[in-house]
Amino acid sequence: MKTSSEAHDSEGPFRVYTPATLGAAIRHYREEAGLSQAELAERAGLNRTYLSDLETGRETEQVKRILRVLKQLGVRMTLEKADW
Amino acid sequence: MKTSSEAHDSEGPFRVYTPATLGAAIRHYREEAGLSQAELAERAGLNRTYLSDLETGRETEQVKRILRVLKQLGVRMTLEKADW
DNA sequence: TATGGATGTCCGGATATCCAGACAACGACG
DNA sequence: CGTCGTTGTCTGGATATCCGGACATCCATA
Repeated sequence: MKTSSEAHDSEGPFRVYTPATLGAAIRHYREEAGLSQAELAERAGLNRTYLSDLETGRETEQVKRILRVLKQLGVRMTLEKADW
Repeated sequence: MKTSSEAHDSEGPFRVYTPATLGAAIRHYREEAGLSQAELAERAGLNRTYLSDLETGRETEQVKRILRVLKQLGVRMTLEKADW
């Protein structure tokens, strides 16, 4: 399968509807990058507990508010690898 | 210019790097939808003051944290019309 | 078995956020 | 000019959030 390049399963762009889908996408890309929560938290300058909550979708009101606005406007949020 | 379809200036997808770019995108789509801040706030179930702050990029830590995570992972966030 | 890395989850408190309500400035339009 | 609609901004105060630190669990693997 895919004779060309490497083993880039890439898993396509992620559509974000909810805190849970946001978390899932972040987790996917973190694992793809081979980082632990602790490492990523360190690099992004935040707490590992927060990151864990974020990935499991426990993230809350803030994000929901913004997603609600986007939904009302019929706008979709997409996350994808910025493959430079 | 653009002989083809209508007056769909559409303005392409928005890349979100910062609270300010997020706000600009939201404002763009709100105006495109012909809604006032008050109307959109009402529909999304939130305060107009908050929406104003959001659009002017005064939105803060929460969003910045998440954008920091995405940056570390080399992931980009895009907003675009879900043209159904 | 035991040791270590990774993750989920609980607690408590400092801190940031969001809301309501109000006001000023601006433009359009009668 | 006067009025209305829209938006930016301020002030409190109630509330949600994030953090550090700790503990249990699960999975490798020595």
